[in-house]
Amino acid sequence: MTKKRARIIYERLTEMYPDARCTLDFRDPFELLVGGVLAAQCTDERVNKVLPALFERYPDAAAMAGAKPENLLPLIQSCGLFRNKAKALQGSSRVLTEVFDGQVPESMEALLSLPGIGRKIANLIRGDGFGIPGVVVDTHCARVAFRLGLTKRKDPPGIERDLEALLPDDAKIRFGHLMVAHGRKICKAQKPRCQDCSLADLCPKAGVVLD
DNA sequence: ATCCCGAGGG
DNA sequence: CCCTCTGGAT
Repeated sequence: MTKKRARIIYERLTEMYPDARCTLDFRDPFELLVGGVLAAQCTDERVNKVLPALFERYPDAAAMAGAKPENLLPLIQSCGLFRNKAKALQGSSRVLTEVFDGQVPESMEALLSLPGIGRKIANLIRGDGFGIPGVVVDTHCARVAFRLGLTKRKDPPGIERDLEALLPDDAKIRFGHLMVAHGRKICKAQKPRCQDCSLADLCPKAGVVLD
């Protein structure tokens, strides 16, 4: 019964956002790793603007691991949190070269062993980089799922399990992107636009501002 | 002024 | 669990 609800939500979101996709312009696993790191607290549009020059200079993990901060920082500065991000890029690249032969691994455990890579970016790499079915749970996805009553949890791993239990494999990757698109445009954290939401009739939180 | 597609650390 | 890190968009 709840699966049917999830199915309806998936279909309506697809109508609302017919071309929802990963909004990063790159799909190679290492490029997604870099893009995912840079995307924290920053729009993908800005990340997309920065990535070409970054990859031209540091095309792979070996090059990124050896980058001098004085050269790397200016390239990513406009994305904010740049010291943390430089550390994450170099730390993960170093482990990639030293432990994984320069290749981005597919397993969740291996990805989470990379410094600066957490569950959100790991799932992004697995889904859009390797095509492994899974739901990327970021802050948008978590908020929208909670409001819709698709989960009663607040912790991302729990939300991830709840959502994946509700969806067929071929819907999981796209569902994450749909939730993000919806969270950005309509189901916003502060002022959700429930009047403009075609899910309002089946949303327990419609018209309610609080979480 | 205030918020934002995360992760690590206290 | 709460804090911090940062520039850019609104």
